[in-house]
Amino acid sequence: MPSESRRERARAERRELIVRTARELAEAEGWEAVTTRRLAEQVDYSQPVLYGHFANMDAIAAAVALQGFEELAVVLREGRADDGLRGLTRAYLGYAEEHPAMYDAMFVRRTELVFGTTDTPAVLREAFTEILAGVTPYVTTDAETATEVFWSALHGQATLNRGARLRPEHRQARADLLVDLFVVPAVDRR
Amino acid sequence: MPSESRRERARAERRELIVRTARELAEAEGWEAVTTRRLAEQVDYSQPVLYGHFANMDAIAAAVALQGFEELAVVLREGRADDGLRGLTRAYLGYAEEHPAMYDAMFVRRTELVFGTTDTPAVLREAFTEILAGVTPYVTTDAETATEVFWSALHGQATLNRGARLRPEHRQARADLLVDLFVVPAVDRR
DNA sequence: CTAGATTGTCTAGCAGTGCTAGAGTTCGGC
DNA sequence: GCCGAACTCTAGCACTGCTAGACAATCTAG
Repeated sequence: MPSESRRERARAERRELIVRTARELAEAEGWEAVTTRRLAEQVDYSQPVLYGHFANMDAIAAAVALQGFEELAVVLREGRADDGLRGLTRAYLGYAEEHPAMYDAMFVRRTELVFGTTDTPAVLREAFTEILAGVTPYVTTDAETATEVFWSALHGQATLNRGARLRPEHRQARADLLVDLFVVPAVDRR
Repeated sequence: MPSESRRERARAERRELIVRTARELAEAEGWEAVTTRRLAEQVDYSQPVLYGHFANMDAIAAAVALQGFEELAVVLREGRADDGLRGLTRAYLGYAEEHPAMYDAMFVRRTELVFGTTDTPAVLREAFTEILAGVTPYVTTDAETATEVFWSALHGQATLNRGARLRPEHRQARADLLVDLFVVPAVDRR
């Protein structure tokens, strides 16, 4: 029956509208500004409509986060293709800086997104796989662990760069040094 | 006048009680459980009393965070005395794991504590100085930047260790590799 | 020892939050 | 045109941080 599929389509569109609007609000004013009331008003529906699509507010943020993982995977791939591990690093930290609200949704806000298990969303693994591919050439054994270390180091810089916790003028130097730790033998480091 | 100082003392004691209770609540049930009502009930005063001591809830969390920085500085010093950069790393990640609520207050929760500027609390610099002392022996130039990189890497591991975002069974291997990156020439790494 | 001013403390309430029950409306199929 | 299902809204609950204004305790001065 066609009416059924039209409804499905309308539902999917509205769901998309909610996610898009939540993202816009978060990127414009931060996640603390994304309340059910403001979001409902913005999409021109009442609050209960949100709950027809998502179990709760966190699920909406998780949907936005999923978009972020897709974008991050793309950005990392491009950065790596352009300039290997150094390009990947630049891409990661660049994305985190340009989209702090997205980065929050993905990594800082407590979320129900599972990471290490088998039912981890595929797109979430993709980003990790990109980092793995970037790190692998420079390690001899246990690339997985090395990748986790490198990613953690990236994540640390991404979060501490915020709020002037690290000297802003040395942002680039920190990124460079991190890459050097993996690609340049210690004896040759400047 | 003695009555004045007694009052001062009573005030200071009550302030201490508030901070201690907030910490206990946070460590037992997480910061989302630390509400003005619960905290007030726990210290057996009404909510407005809290505001006689602190401007808002965040200021209370900041006071707890300050305690955390003191403890972290001590722990880092001991760890470094015991086993250099490796001991310091173990101490840092150990503290973060054993006191997640404290670590949140110090580094994850948005706070008004200033970091990089001149009016940064002394105790906050101490912890950084410890890491600096641990890293310095292994770098030739720009120890400050190297310290920021190392600290960021520690912070990344500390936060991502939570919520099964990194494989729990490789926790130690990640810590070891991070230290190796600084102390062992790349060519000698396993 | 009492009167007055100063402190301290509490009750009650505001404006906001996430979330939901139940009423009301719109719509598709017959 | 009618009925039942799907949908959407209004109104409200229990909570949050925070505060104004009433009340009580305490100290100072005569």
